[in-house]
Amino acid sequence: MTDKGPELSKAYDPSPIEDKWYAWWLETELFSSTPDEEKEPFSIVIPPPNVTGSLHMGHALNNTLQDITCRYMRMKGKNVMWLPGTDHAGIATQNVVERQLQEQGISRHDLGRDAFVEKVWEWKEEYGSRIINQLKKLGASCDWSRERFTMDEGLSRAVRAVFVRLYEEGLVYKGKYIINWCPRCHTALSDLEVEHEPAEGILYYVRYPFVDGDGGVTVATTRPETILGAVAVAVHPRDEGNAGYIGRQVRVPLCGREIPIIEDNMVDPEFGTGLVKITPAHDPNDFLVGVRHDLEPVQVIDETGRMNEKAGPDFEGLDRFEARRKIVEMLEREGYLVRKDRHDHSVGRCYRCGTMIEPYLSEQWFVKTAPLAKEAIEAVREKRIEIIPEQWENTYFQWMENIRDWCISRQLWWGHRIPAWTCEKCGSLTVSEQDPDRCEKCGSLEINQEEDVLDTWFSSALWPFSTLGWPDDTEDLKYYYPTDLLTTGFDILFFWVARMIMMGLKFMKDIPFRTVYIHALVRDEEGRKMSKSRGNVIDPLEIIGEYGADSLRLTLAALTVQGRDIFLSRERIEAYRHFLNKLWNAARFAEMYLCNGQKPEKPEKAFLRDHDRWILARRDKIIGEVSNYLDTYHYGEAARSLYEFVWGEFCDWFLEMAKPALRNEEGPTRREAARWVLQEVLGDVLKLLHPFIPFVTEELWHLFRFGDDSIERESWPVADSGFDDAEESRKMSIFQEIVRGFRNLRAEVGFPPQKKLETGHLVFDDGNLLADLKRNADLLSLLTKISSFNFSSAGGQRPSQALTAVLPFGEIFLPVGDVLDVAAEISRLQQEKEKIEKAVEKSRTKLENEKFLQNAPVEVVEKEKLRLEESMEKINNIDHNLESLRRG
RNA sequence: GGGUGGUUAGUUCAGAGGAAGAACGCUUCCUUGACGCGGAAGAGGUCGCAGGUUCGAGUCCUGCACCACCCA
Repeated sequence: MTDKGPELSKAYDPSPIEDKWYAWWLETELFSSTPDEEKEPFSIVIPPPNVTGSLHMGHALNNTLQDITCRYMRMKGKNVMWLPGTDHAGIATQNVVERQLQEQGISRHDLGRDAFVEKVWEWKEEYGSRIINQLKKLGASCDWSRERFTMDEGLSRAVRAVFVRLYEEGLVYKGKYIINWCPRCHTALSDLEVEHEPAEGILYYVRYPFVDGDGGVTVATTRPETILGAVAVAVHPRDEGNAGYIGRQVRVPLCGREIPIIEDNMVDPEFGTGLVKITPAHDPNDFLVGVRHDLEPVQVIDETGRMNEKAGPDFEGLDRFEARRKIVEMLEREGYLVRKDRHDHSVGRCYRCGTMIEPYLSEQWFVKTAPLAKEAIEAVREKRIEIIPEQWENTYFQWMENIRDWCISRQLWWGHRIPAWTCEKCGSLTVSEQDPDRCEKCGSLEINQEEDVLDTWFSSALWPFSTLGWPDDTEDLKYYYPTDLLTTGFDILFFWVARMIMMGLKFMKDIPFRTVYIHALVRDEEGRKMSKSRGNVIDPLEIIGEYGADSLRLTLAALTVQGRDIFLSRERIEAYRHFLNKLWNAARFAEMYLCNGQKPEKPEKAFLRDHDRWILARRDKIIGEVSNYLDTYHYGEAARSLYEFVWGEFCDWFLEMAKPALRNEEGPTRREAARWVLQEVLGDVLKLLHPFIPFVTEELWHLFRFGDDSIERESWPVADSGFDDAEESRKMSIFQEIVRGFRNLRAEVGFPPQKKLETGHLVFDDGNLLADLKRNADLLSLLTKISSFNFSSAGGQRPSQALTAVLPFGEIFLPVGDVLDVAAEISRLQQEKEKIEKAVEKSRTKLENEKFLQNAPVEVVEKEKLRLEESMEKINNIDHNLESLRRG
């Protein structure tokens, strides 16, 4: 066995490695899971990405974190089942296919419903697996045999079952209400699907003349086009200035309708003139006023956002914005417009297409959420479901406690068609899981199914159990439900998480998951949301191509801090790529000593040197830390502490100190001991890193033939060296400080680092410490490039013409002969002394403070005393050294 | 209007009662047998502002300012 150059490439290149291992993992069914009563399950359902989607950084982060936990849990011996899939994304998918048809000059109406839906399925078959393949590139360890789609036969059955039962219990109802309408998508949206943004608008003051007598009232509005739909004017009952008008009749400008002035608490007396017009068909608040006062709504805008015939011949057919211009113009001309003020308000936009939302009165289906929310609140309050970070609980409660009914009907063709049939004869509704052939009530065969489909989120809400086979009573459900973890972004806390909790509790009589981990949003380096229109998107696939999936994963994991967004930049990814290169090269180094000859045997303790004991103790500590961090979902801390351990301790110190033994400069016994320690620590490092960077760790695991099976089938490391971290670290840090001290002295005077120096002097009082240092003089020499050392206790002779440094536990001297610039050295020491004197002053003040002595814990006081003592000692030593320098 | 989070080194961020940390960037030196995607040594911070609690406050409390985001 001879030392020979490493066979690995000098720089780490992920591309040939990642595809190879992913294919092998699939081949060896590393990710598959079946119910097994002997093993403890750990189940996760993926937040299903849109089937139209393409992997963005949010997905990359979300799935990296899930994957880390899954792989960690596998190594801990759990039966891990990570269920993947996609959702059918009603509006988005329909839009995509419509756009495609548009290019051929076809509209979906040309095709008809059935043919269009057929087209969408075709599209799904062709492009729907794109994001799934991208997840594989990232390394996601899902059980792909379990992939589900929200429109699958089984899931569709679940949707029907849920709908029918909720309907039967009166928790689903149909009714005519004001909903959010997107005039471009031609569909209703739930409240959550509307995005509010501030807008600069105008407040128009419009005069409504009294029907009887002169004069009139002035009403302020931001939407003059809805004046035509006004059915009343309202004032607050306690608005003293205006209350006198209550009961009088006014005439609506331009259309002449006579309407009453009413009182209602909804009116804000501070807004405008304190008088508002009531348009129940075009404003959600007005709608409620209309219901309270039994006012018949007048609808003047249609589903395309244009004025209809009720708006009158002057306006019929005009787009709502054109109508506004024309109405303002006419109001002005006819003297109704009193004044115009600039007014900032907020407008709602469709979350899919950005079109301004129109409050629209129409027949829709709703879920009565309050009864469902009640239990869902309890579940979180009682900690049956744990939300991490905890702060999100507040947000959850706040929303759930003020929850409004959920509009679930969408005027789309792509989705689960509502299983309700209206009888043409008697008008009654038949709601059924099986397609009925006749009216439930009168038996008529003339029944027509609802045209609308359900909100995509309605099916997503069932995801944790519909994917496991519900409504059938399956083995999977028994074994995997409730799932253990749900990992998602806060942006869908309401859309999805809250609704899954409600549905899970309702239909499974049990929570859908035990823990909800809410992760950050990924933003660009300036903290802006990544978006295509801003052009600040960092494409994860591009990153994977350039730096490898491991780099991306490690970066995202390391930047994950609970409760804070991630600002991502290429520089950060590069930094973690460098870490992979470091690991790779540490492995190249290890390869020279581990990949030839026999595997090393565990040596007797006596053959381990201090740095061996130290790195084993540190390894043990890190195992505990990383496990603890992963158990509590502190991904960032876990990744960063491994980074620090591998680079800052294992590579920077241990490997350097192990070199002589590995090169057989300390004899065969030591060589074997060093090989064993190297193998031991490197093996565990690979295991600990595996969940974060699965590809490179798998590659290295096989390179070292640590095992023939996947590293992921290995068990998670255990801390078993028996060495005490605190004790070993204390000793090591003294050694390190001395090394740094000598290096520092050389650097101070510009002494070239590679140039050997003859002798260094160490003066220490502590006999044990001196013994420790003497034992490691060879390594001290190696790391400081100083040939030999002179050890002595305090009071001994001080070398002349020497650079000096005082350390907390002693002094070091480095004679440099003629190179020494006495004046410069004196001034350096004086500066040093001044610094320490300040510290002494600080310590003294503290220790002279009676209250400090009384109240502070003993350890703190002791520490302070020690600090003072050390500082005084340092000053004393510096004085000695100054004196000897001055003497020459 | 209500709520949540943030404000710490040039930049991006950790740290959550006992002498300020990392990465990137910056300065100087080094083709040392794993690694220049590297090594060594440095410079750089009254921890947003004002009060308070405490022997002691980036750290706890109150108020303010500014920046994000969520819900009305």
